[in-house]
Amino acid sequence: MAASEEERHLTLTGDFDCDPSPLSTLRHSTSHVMAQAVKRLHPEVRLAIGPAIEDGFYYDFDRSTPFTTDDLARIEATMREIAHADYRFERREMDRTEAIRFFRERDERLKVEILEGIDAPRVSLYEQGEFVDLCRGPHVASTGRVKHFKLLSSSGAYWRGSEKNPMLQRIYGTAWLTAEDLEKYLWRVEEAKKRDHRKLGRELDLFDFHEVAPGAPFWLPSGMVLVRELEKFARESLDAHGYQEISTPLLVNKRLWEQSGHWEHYQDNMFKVEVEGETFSLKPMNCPESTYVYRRALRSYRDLPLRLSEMGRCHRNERSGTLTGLVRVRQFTQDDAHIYCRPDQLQDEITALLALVREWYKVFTLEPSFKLSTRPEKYLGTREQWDAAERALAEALRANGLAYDVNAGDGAFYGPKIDVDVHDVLGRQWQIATIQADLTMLPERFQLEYIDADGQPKRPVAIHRAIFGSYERFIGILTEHYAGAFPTWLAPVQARVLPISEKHADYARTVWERLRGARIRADLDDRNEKLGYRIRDAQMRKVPYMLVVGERERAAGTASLRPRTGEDVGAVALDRVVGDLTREIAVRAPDLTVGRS
RNA sequence: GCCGGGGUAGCUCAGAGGCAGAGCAACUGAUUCGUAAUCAGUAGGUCGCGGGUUCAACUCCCGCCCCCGGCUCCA
Repeated sequence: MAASEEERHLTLTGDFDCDPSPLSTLRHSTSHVMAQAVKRLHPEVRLAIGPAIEDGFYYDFDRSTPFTTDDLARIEATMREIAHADYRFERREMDRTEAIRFFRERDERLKVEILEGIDAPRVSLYEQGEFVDLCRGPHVASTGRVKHFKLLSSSGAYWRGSEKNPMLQRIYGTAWLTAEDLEKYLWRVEEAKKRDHRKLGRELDLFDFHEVAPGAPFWLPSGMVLVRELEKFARESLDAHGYQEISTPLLVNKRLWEQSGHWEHYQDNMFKVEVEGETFSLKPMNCPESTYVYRRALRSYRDLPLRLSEMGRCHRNERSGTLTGLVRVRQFTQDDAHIYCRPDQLQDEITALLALVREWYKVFTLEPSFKLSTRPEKYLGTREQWDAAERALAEALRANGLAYDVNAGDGAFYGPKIDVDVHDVLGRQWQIATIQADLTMLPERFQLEYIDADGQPKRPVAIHRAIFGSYERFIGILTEHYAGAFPTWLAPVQARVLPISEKHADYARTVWERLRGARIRADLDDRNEKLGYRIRDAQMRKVPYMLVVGERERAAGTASLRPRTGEDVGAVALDRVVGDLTREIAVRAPDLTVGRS
């Protein structure tokens, strides 16, 4: 996989500083124009780097005070002047040593530091007007090409991405080839804000956060419906796929973490508890404990694969600044499983797992993308073990007909893995599922064995996997994916009965009871409000079906059906409403189907 | 954890040394309504928490907590 533009700037890999496509080039050039504007307005700032990124660009500046929104407005105005002046982007080459001298004279310390780290004898500079920057290009012809852009925000960012380094001031902006594209992007950002799961979670009464428990949600009745439906879905599927569910303790003596290696490597992220002079910790992962279940009996090669699933509630002490709604929490529940198998079973297990991942995501109309991460520099086990495992994972991906990227060297120290991402409406990429082959960690540290056909003890392979990732994050992503309008099987309220006036309350109640009798999550809105008001309310709560009942409906034994999609389906016989709804829920249909023939 | 911005009624937000505000929601009453907001009235507050300055602090100063945008880290 090609390195991102940001990567290239940070690591100086590749031939260019940005992807030579028109859009990346434009964004890269826009970042130079921004740096030029900043230097004009604030000559004292020193330049760091300014790459193109997804949806835009940024530039980092060394400056003691942060940029304010007023600063951004002035910078943007100056950028427009620079664009109007239409300076040519001129490329110039010089010897590295000469370039070091050049930037040293200008007191551009960070540029000098970059140059000192390069081993190329010659380097290139790009110049537009009075502005010069160390850069490998490419760039647009002149600043006049920079037209459709907007500065978005400023924030702190560490030099070279390491928190050991000083903090710089970063300005983010976006740039597009046409005005329409820019408009569309800004609209998308607005739309994403509307779908923010934190906002929808509050509006739809799904969950709450409170200062007394940062990073841990309070699930409200409506949100708990989502949790329960997802759990039910997962259990049904896992039961059918040969898993056995277990549950292991939350609070565990530190001895276990010393054995698993977490105490050495993960201690800072663990919540510790002193109990009668002994140290315990809330589990940050479920894997070490699942080995106790494995080791409980002497396992035969015939027992494998052993698939142990767990709704594992984990606690990780994430740094305070990183918490974000449901997608980054301190307490979460993984849909975890550990599969213990013989090395020769690895490929089939992974193949089946990938099929399961696709099957699950299809239900939610989520588009996954797959990444295979391979042997890192520091690894446990033998090369032969790794080669065989990587081959098994790659073959499994191929067997499922899946395209995938390779993240070379990005595997865990104990084995290669496949990560699955989805994109949310904000364009953010979330890692959801992970499938990790574990050749050594659990098997070696916990001395796992099975008795093979030849009567000899052998070491099994473990697979760690989660498909939703965590219920919390998954519900956060689903909320934004559906904009709160969950498919009927997930919807906290599936149908709402609306009597036209008090006169129809009795019939409305029988309709309501009929729905509830069929185990449909229905409610009755017989408040003393006009019908329009109550329809608006149900609409904003994103209730899939409204059943409006008045005199006509009572006489005919029907309900007027108004799906939240807004169309008027008209009067539908109650039997049919109940039948269609029950079916729609049972098959976990992605769309609303009731009353349509 | 770091940089910046915030925290005022259930929600969205105004107010910036001198009586705490609005809209929506809630509650009460009237209205009995046919597909996205009926009218009138009532009630609602430790202005995040703690300390300081002042005759007087929501407002100024210090510390802390939490939230938001990034950085770093990550399911």
